[in-house]
Amino acid sequence: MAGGQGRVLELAVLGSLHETPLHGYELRKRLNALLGMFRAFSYGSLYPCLRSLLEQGLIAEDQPAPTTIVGGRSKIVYKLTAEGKERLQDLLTQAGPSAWEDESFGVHFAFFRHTEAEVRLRILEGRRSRLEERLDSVRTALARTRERLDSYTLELQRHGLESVEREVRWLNELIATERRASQEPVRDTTSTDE
Amino acid sequence: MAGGQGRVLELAVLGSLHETPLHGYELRKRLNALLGMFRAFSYGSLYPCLRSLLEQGLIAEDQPAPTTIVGGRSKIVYKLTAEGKERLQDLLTQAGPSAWEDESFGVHFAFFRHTEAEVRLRILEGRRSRLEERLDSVRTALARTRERLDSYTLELQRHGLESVEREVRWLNELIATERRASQEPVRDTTSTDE
DNA sequence: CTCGGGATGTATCGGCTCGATACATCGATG
DNA sequence: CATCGATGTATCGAGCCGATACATCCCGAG
Repeated sequence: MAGGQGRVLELAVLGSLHETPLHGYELRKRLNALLGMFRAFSYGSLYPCLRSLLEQGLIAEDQPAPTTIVGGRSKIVYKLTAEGKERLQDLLTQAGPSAWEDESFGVHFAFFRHTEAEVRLRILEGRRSRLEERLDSVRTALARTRERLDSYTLELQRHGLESVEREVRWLNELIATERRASQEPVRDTTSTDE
Repeated sequence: MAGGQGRVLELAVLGSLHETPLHGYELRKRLNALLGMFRAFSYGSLYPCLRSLLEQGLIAEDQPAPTTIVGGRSKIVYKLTAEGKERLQDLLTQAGPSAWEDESFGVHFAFFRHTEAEVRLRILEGRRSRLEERLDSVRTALARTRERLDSYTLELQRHGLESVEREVRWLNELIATERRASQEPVRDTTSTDE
């Protein structure tokens, strides 16, 4: 209940609402357009999350003209409160395991624009070591396997390893870029080469 | 409760036990060595699953010498029953959405050795169209986005698309191989080319 | 003009799964 | 012989998803 541990949604919602106020349906569409390649958010978790955020006072309903509604339900547009912005900044500053696990890394990355350079770097490195850890454990488990594996299992292992190795390479490039950008933020055309 | 829908674990456990009897701890180790690149099974789902399978009579405890235990708990070794083997064959024959979703595809693939060629092909193709569907929806959503995206979001999209495209290519190769194998199971060296 | 289907929109429920945790045994190492 | 890490079984709270229900709006076919 202490909030913020596994709550990827909280960050995703707060981050999206930071750009512009939205209602549930569109919020989900944006989220799935942004992160659809990695995960799919469902209403079953989105609406409870919105309710919880409302209760915590981190978001508020934003209805300019309630008179327009005649009979049924109207759109409920949510916007970030001042406390919500604070909380968002808080979440964006946290660089812990909850930032670089599979489910949450994508969300954190998607809002890197609002994250400090130092935190970005720590999250990228955390993600990388998490993946290398996984590579290690699978590789040693594979090496310890005495019995020969069938070709399908082998192919699955190969593909899995390659995918993860590929992501590590991607992270390496990102980390290198971040380091370059932070070490030489202002670099004139004075030196054309070393 | 009707069982079998989201139950990836059921297939994973039954499939592992088909090779050799195992107890919970080692079962989890094997599973995570086999599929650790894609997902991580936890005790919180493994033990309830084992209990359920026991109640259904699909697995049974296999204790040759209970007298060896003195004080505490002993290892509980599970083995497949005849009904369990039937159920496993059943699960391996099913080629539905439950076979090619993210969480379950890896498990089904890992036991392709015991799966009929036709079912294998349908699962691979189902997985491929699932991924292409996702590519489409993300790409159109991306094209409809009027506002320019920041470089991080863009990079995330690029990496995500590339990863999925890569998996599609992998599936294409596997499907081609399957087709070749099923069309020409016995092919002599009579034709060196076309 | 009207009827129906598809997109828009809010909301909930059952059930699966995970992370954390508790507890107990055993072998090795200091 | 004590303690530490691996082995081993087990549960609980809480998060999250898929399916579903229900209501509105708009647009094109008949």
